Amino acid sequence: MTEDKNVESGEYLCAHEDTVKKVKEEMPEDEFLYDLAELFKVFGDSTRIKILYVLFESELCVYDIAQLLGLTQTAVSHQLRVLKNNKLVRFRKEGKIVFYSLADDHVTRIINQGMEHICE
Amino acid sequence: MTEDKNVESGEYLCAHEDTVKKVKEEMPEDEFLYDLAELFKVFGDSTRIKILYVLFESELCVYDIAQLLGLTQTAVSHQLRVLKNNKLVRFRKEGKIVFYSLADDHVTRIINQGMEHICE
DNA sequence: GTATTATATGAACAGATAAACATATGAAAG
DNA sequence: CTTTCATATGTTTATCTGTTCATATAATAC
Repeated sequence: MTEDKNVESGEYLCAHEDTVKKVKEEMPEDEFLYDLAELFKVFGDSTRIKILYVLFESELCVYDIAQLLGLTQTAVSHQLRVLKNNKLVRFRKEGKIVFYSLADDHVTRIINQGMEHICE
Repeated sequence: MTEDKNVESGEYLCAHEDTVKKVKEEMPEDEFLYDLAELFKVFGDSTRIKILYVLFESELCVYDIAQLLGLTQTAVSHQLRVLKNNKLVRFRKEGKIVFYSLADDHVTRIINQGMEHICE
């Protein structure tokens, strides 16, 4: 410890000064990192992951999603709202039936990256 | 509703029978989806995202991570354990100092995919 | 040995969150 | 207009999770 001194703030750090400078420069805004965490938080629930997964194949209505996953309609509806707010799914109304589908292929890519990490 | 009948379970579903069959076939084990959610849950916290982010540039010791992010040593240590348990970071001991670094480039890829989704 | 430094760990508390239940909206059918 | 069906929403509750505080380990210096 106290191997190097960060002149700017007066803090003593173990890392070299230019390393510290680089890290600080590359660091995005706090708000951005918060949003990023929020996004991953949406994927961080098995119910929502399951919902996204059944939508891989095709669009489905709320009732079918609930039936396929053995969940209550209310639970699915609540989670679909979270997914919708985060632009991970979109919907299409046909009378009283609402069909949900994946918003874009980012969803697939993010999940695939996650799967690759697990399968090692 | 009740447009189609799922013969197997006797449930009435809106989607066509072969769609339902496909969805069910493609569906991974519950345990796998649970693990996947667990992984994303790790990314779903701004403190952990910040820690991963400062490690993008270079390996850092616990104290420096805490200083750079304005966090307590304890909080960082706790979160590093979570990251370590999920194989997102690895560490190297040098005397009493422990240097942490990103485990592999999956971390970078997953975060980048997330960033792409936000930046639209 | 004791003191100090770096990190880890355990327990407790506060805030977040997913599910369940009841209820509301909104569209079609009668 | 009333009923029924599909979905949405508000509220409560139980559980989970991140932080803090106190303490433990583990290595170095004295």
